[in-house]
Amino acid sequence: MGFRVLYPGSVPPSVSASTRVVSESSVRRLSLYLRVLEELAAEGERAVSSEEVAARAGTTAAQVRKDLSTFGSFGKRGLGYPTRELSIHLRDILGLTRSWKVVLVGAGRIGAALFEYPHFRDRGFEIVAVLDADPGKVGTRWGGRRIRPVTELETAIREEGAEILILTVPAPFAQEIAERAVASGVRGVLNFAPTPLRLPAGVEVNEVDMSLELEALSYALHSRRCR
Amino acid sequence: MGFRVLYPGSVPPSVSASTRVVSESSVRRLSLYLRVLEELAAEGERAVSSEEVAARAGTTAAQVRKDLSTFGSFGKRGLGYPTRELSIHLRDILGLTRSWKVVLVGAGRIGAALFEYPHFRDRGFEIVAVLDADPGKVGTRWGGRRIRPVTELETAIREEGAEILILTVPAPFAQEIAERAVASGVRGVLNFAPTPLRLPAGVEVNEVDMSLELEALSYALHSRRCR
DNA sequence: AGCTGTGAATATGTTCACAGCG
DNA sequence: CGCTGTGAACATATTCACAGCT
Repeated sequence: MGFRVLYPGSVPPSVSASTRVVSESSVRRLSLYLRVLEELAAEGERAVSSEEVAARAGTTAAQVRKDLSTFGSFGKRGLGYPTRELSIHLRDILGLTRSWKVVLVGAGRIGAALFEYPHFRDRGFEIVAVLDADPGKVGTRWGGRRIRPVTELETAIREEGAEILILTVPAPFAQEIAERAVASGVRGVLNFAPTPLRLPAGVEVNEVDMSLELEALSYALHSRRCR
Repeated sequence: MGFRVLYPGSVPPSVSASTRVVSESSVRRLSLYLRVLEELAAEGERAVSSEEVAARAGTTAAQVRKDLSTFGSFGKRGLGYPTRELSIHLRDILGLTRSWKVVLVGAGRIGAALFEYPHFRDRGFEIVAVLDADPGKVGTRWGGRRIRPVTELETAIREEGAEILILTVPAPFAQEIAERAVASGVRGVLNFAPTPLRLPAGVEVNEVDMSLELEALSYALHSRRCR
């Protein structure tokens, strides 16, 4: 299933307010392109070809052009894409010009790793509350932020106006917490619990399932015994 | 791109030693089905329909049957699939009947979280060495396992016969370490560094890019402002 | 009657190839 | 002349729908 899109600011191609479907894989590639462009900008490149972006992002030039063309015409024929300008467009498209308030539930090891993950803050994701069910953890501090009891989930979300939930709790608790969060205003969930969430349509859920990734590796290595 | 497959043990449909392409998403779903089946087995269910599996795995009954049918006929018409038996088949297909030796490079927070992640060990992934470049970390112990200097990467992989690398180092170091690991015998990489790896064909790489996931959320929420 | 296994139909995603602008 | 932007061709993945066991 893909995302619905309202063309962002610049150059809405012909049909105004039209919605087109953009695949999730395309969106992920756009994030990658953004990273690549920032790298290139840092290296002082003022313009860049789809070829070059593709090489760094691990895809093809045609794919890069297709992905970008969904949102407008950002390049100049014969010249390529203006590095800095295109990153701005991409940030815009991805909704990274604003900051996002995030509530983190689950103050275990994974939660701790994510709390400290520098790339989140760099991109405007601000963890405004950390909650846990374990009374032994509640009240302790992570970098000056007090861990709150998960009973305060609704309060915390409303107080802070958080729209994103990061879930790093054991699988059996994930569904219930996600439902409560959504009822309190959360519209997007990044789920690290190894279980799929069933949430109302309109709530965006991304699963990050590390066991699944390892098992996919296992499958690949196992089935290739032959070659 | 999909995985090549040598039909595992049971019921190789007609063409023997034939290779068929199985999509990555299908493999991931198989992992999910396995989890679901184990859950159902624990609840005492002896047989289960594709419908039931689908509901718990968040997909459709047709999808479940298609995914399974790639590897054989495990069900009985009118009855469904035998719960325990099918899990065994799935473990077999996914290569989870053996254990896998894993080297972890990067003893930061993410590395620590993964080191402790119980589901890895449960599935037969054994972390046989932890390495880091930081002299301050080298020599300290994680649960009785000494953190080794990353200079010992080649030695560690060969000594232990590790085939899988989990990479949790900063992006600029990822490519070089991955290359060295592959040169020393690693065939599969689970990459948490936020940069795509370019490795020789035949080496399986799975990227887990948490920023990308959050940015995809951001995109979805941002573009839906309209609704 | 119930539920699987699977071709055929559909939908989605990627690559090709080239017209057209800078 | 180079490189983008894009329809058209191709490839892949999902869903449908039903024949065929149990």
